[in-house]
Amino acid sequence: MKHTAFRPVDPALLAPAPRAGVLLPLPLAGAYDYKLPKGTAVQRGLLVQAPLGPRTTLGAVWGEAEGSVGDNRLKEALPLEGFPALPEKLCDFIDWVANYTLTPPGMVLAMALRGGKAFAPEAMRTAFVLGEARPKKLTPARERVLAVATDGLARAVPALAQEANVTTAVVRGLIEAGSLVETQLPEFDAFPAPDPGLPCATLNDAQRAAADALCHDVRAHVFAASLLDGVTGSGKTEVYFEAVAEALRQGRQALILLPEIALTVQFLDRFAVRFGCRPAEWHSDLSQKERTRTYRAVMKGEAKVVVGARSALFLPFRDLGLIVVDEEHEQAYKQEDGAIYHARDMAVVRARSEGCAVVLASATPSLESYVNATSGRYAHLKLPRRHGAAVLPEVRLIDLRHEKAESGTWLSLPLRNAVANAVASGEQAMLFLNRRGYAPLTLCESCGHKMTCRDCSSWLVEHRYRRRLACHHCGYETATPPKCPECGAEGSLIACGPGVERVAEEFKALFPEMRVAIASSDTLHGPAETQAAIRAMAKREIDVLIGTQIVAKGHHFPQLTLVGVIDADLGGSDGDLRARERTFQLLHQVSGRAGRAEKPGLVLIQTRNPADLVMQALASGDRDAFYEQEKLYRERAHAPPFGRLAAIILSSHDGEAVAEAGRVLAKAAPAARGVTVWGPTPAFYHLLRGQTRERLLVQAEKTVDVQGYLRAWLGAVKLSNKVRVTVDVDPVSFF
DNA sequence: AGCACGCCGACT
DNA sequence: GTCGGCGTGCTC
Repeated sequence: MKHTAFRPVDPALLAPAPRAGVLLPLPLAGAYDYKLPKGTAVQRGLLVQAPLGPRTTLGAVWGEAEGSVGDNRLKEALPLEGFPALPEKLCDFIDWVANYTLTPPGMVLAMALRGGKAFAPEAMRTAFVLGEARPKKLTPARERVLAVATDGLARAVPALAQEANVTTAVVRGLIEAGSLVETQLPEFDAFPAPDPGLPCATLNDAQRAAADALCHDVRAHVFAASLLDGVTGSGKTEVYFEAVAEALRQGRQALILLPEIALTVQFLDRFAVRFGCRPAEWHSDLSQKERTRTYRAVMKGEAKVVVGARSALFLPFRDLGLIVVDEEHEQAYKQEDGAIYHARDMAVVRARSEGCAVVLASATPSLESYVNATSGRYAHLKLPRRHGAAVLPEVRLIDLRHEKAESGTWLSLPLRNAVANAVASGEQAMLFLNRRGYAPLTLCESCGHKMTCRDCSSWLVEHRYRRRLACHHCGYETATPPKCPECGAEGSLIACGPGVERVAEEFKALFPEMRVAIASSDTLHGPAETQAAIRAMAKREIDVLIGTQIVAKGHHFPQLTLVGVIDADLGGSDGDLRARERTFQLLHQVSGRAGRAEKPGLVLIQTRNPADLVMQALASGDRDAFYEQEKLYRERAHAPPFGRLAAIILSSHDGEAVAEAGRVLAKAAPAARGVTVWGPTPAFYHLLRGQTRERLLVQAEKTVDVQGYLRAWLGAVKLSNKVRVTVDVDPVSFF
């Protein structure tokens, strides 16, 4: 043995290689143990490149090595150079979500790592700036290039050529001559910084008070939740923009969540008016490059404000000061495939983990949020008035039981008259029916056969102008058959019930002179066409718009004074816990389209249940009467938010295996205080995309550890592995 | 999630 | 006789 150097040795190098539990973005039960290079500062969230079988994957140090796998079998994970560790608060959030939703933690980590190529080494862009050397020959083209370059900005060759109006050959020549020299630019342009100092909109007293309360919460740097409860058109956005401005003044980041459908250019432009630039965006149809750019900028803290869909909740913000959930009642916040979670609820959890403010905004809050606000768990910030001169529309009910309409017609006399009056006075009308296509059911007159989907247990919807029957749950379509496929009777198939196309047909027959447009996802393909239709309506090129919920939200039509609801009883109260709430929210929202400028609006609602509290609350404008009643109803039923629900969905192509699994599972349900297990019952759409589905429902008292119960239960049974088991904690839909 | 291993049908 | 279908199981 010899001493090669007389120098103190770093003790970290003498110590054995550190070990750690590393979470991988895969559906594994937990973290895997890895060795780390000697001297690694082991830190939760540290990003590593981990060998796994024949390949290597990104992972994150999650905690202590768990030790059940022998040291000799541990592979070495290498820390990712040049990237900050995932923030510890994000790691905690990931664990919380995984635990709450019974999703493998690795799958939740995977959602937080969906940053495109953000973890690949940054590719630099080659650009050119003015060099020392003058070219030997100074042509006019060369002069123009040099003139463009005098501002000192680095440009790529094509940009230089284009700005100077020369070909790239000229630029190449100057590079050759040394008049332009190469420099490296970051892969992406930096995000512009939104400026909180620009003038904000004039706020009325209620808005000012709400904005002040939110700004106070942002400054306090601790968790605080608020419900921003403002009637349609009361200026909620302006209010939470002030809270965003406060977060910016504190040098922190802000996240604004919008339901997928609401991610519009208008919103981004509105933001730009207040803050001087557009925010960063995050949603499912970003390109790989945009994704990478935004993810990196969020991670480094350079993107200050992100506007995004629910998946933005898992971004690695460095210093989050505020989360806004706009239109918090929207069902689009519920993620139904892959990891099943409710983004509104998880936003509150993330805010708690970050120690920051969270604002839920809506004109028709979810009952959950309403209860949280009225009970004092959330601050309740109310905006009771519409902004400016606009007043709330008058709502009248039309009792369809007394309006003896011919069968096969859907427009009552009072509604027809009201539309005629409105259009005669130079105003516009909108007819709302939340049903696409021509007719929701096609029936054989002679044998009673109903046309249903090949792969689902749903009716096929007739789309008459395409002469096809379509399933609205999967992609299945078929030409409308000339005779009944069951009994073979010719011309016996009849359309039952209305869709927007059929209402439009009836309307056009009554008022052939009026300009009518149908707005549904079948007639408007994509945002561009929707925009065009909205513009046509705003420019009064259309008298009457007949549409599905696509027309329900967010557009200002100054000349629109009449809204007619064709069938308010759709979606009814058939078993779904939230059906009434949704009906109320949707009809309230549709009503809000009427009379948004100086002219007062009128809403006519056709219903067979005018005495129902949903209809009464809409007619009287007493929203809270409905909420209080609904609250009472849920309280008595021990339904959310007064009790807890979790659904277990069993699915397989093998129907018998599903039925068997349902029986086995139900039998194995542990008895527990305050827990009732219902089912198995066939799911509402028993067959969906060729899969047979059964549901079990766990109903529990508020105090019960539902996750613990489910884990114990599901952990103890072995089901056929043909059957997929999905757990939906806090289900919102019962399909 | 990948990727290998493994056991039964139609091809050079 | 092989090539290959995708069911099952493992990866620290």
